[in-house]
Amino acid sequence: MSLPHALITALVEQPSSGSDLASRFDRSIGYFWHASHQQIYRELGRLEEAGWVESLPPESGRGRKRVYRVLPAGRKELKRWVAEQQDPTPQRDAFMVRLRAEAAVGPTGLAADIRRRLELHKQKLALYQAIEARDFAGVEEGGSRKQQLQHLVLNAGILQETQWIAFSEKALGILGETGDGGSSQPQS
Amino acid sequence: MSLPHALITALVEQPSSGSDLASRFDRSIGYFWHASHQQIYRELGRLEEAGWVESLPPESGRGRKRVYRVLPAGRKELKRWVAEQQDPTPQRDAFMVRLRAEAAVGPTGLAADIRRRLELHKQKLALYQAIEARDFAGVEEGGSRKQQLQHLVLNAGILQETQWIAFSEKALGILGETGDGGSSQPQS
DNA sequence: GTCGTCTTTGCAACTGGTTGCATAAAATGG
DNA sequence: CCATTTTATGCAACCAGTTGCAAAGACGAC
Repeated sequence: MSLPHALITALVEQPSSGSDLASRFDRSIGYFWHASHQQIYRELGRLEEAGWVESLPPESGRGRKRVYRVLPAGRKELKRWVAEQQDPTPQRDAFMVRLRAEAAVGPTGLAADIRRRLELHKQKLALYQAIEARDFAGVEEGGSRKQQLQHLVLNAGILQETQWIAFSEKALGILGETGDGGSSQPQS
Repeated sequence: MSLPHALITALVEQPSSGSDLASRFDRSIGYFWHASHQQIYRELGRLEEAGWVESLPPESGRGRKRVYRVLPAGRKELKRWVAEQQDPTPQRDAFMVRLRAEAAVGPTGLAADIRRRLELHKQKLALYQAIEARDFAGVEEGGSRKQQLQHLVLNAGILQETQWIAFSEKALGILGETGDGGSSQPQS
């Protein structure tokens, strides 16, 4: 379970309100750990109760920004968690299940959805590459430890999307051959 | 949500009892969709109630194998689900969060755990490669549509583990440089 | 200024997955 | 053949994440 620590990380980088975090989670951190705004608000409450963050409460109730910042105890907890022994999460990839199912009971109309997803992955790849160009332009191997780690994480995303694209195209090749996808003309 | 369809797929390939499925999910299908035995038993009950599978009930209560097989309605549902439009699942990768946290509050003792995980990934890669050698020895590009799809899925696993290994090693390189990991001697 | 709309916060109900335990039949072994 | 262990099934309680909705303040239009 990583949401609390993802939030603390985001708050270390920049103290924020719940809604700020929610929009930041739609970018950067959220590319690797998605969270809805309800999750964020609930978790911020828990973090505050645990004494890991504090909020500068605006007087009175709702509708008003409540900015959170990390306390020393929170920073310490984050360091503890980072170094902790954690197993790789067990895989759960619905797309692979679909391919196995297609192998078992196909052919089906799978190819159409693969083409659609292929476009989504291409878009995401382009987005990551734009971020790379913007934030890590001349850096290459040179930057600080911090920069290198951030670049590494972004590169993992780029590599992953690249693989999805290659994988989808390969799948389309196999599915197309037996006439289900129907996009490529039969070889003459 | 893919568990029911993963189960139907497994049962199409081979009618089984709950415990059979549980052990099969520790191999093959489970490499891409993990499920505990409790999940499996609960879900089998739902599938039967939905009329997608039937069981040959052994007389009397517990402790006895109850073999399930897929009904035509279940097969039809599986085909429908395979072709259905499904978005890629939002990412949730605790390891990337850890690296970002390390970038924010590091250095920590992260490197030790990366080394441990590196070994796990190497083991899994070796396992996948053994399966490939056993099941897809001389096949290459030749096999049936079904074989090609199964090989493709396995190859995705191989590629993913390969990437984890490369990624872990790169991370160790960055972490080691600033003296936290301490495994590599400083360049003279 | 007050009426609608947007933003920010939040509750409640639900679903999928996890953990710990329980119970009955079958296998094992003196 | 009785005791012990293992296998197969299952319940209950819990936790993380999702979905739908609501209420309070901010903001802009007139």
